[in-house]
Amino acid sequence: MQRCLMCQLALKEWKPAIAAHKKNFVAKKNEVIICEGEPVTGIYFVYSGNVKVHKKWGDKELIVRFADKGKIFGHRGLGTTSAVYPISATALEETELCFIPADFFVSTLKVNHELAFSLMMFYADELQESEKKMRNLALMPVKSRLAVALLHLKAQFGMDTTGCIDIDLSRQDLAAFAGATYETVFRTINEMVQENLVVLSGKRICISEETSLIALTRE
Amino acid sequence: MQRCLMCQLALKEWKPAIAAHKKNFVAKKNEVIICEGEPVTGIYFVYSGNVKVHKKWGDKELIVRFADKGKIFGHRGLGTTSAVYPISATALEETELCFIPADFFVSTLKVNHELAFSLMMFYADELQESEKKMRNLALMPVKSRLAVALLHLKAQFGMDTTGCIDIDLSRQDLAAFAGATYETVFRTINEMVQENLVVLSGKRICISEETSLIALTRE
DNA sequence: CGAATCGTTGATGAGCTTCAAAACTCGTGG
DNA sequence: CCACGAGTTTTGAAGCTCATCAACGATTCG
Repeated sequence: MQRCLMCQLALKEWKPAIAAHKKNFVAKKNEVIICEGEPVTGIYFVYSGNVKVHKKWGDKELIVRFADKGKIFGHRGLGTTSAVYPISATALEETELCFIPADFFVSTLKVNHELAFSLMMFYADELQESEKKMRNLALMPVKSRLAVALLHLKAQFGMDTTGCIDIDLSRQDLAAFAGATYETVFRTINEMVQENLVVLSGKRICISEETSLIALTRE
Repeated sequence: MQRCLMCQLALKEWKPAIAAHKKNFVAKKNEVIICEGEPVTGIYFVYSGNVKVHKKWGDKELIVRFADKGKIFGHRGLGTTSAVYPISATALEETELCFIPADFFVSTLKVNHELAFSLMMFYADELQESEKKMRNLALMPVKSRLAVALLHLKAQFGMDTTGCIDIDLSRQDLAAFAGATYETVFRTINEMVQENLVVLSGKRICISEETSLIALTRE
């Protein structure tokens, strides 16, 4: 898995150096780890659990992505433009984290070129993802965006034993991830159930007609 | 200017090495330099002129950003995920370009750590921009997005002697940049003229009440 | 001087948000 | 164990923003 920078961190010889600076801790469910606009202090690694990375405008919210096991967040603060976090991060469940101070992380990057290169590739991938989502938000109807969201969730979190997407996400959060309102998402999912594209199992969602769902995301 | 990687390229000792691989050329107005979905061949630097970087969905188009003097494009193809360009690039005016093959550029990055680090920071900044725009597209009304677009254009291209934003952009392209339709942008600009936020001078746009325009982009 | 592209404007309605209000879940404490 | 309230899900209705369509004037360009 290319995006697992954790692995890099764990394997490198400078691991002992990190030990002196890193700080492990656990975030409870719904705990706010980063708040948009706060000064940047460092970067976070996720050992286990799940964190939503989101942005606000007024009282509306957009979930940019989810950071689960092996992912990092807070890394956008590293650029040259700003000294404040451009995003908020909130734990969706109990989450084990590792915090690394920004200055130490940056100086490490300057020494460990392999890590820096990996991080660069990681950024390149994220940028591509981000711009694709930009296009989706601007050009796609809600139904297609929802299809993209569901396929993305399935790819990231996999399926449980019943074939459902293995994540417990409130409809509120699903809506914020798809970039639509609560009610619209609700109705659109109902539509999808009518059309046998998905099946509901309690609150979980099972993709039954992946091909048709993918078709929604094309043209 | 942090984003001017060109400067880096020009100043480094490996410049002679580049000379053997790079290829300078000129793109005419409206010439398509990269087409979405084509296999990645390399990265482009802009010496002069202006290029729109855009994505399509069906017959709709979204302009992701503009690459003028000192900017690069085609760099998103470098990530690990894909071997095809995720964007199209089209010259908006006569543009002087420099092309560098991907394999050579990547191997250069592995040797020149300073450049790699700069590029990483560049990516970090772009990612932040991109996610902000994502939020804008998802949550803002058209009028606010248009305000953001105009302020962005002013920041990137500056003003001419009459105080207008120094770029000749068709309303079509302005609409594609703001993520709205032609007609809506037209009407919204009229609205802004009524409210004395902007003034039209021929086809160019002059921001007269920057503070009020910025206010539109908040909350 | 056509032909094509771009700018301007009005009418229409689909898609989506917003508001409002039940029905349902679930944890808390009496 | 049940009552309570807070949060979430479900549903209906109203309306607004914005895209779409259509038509015409203006401008560019070979």
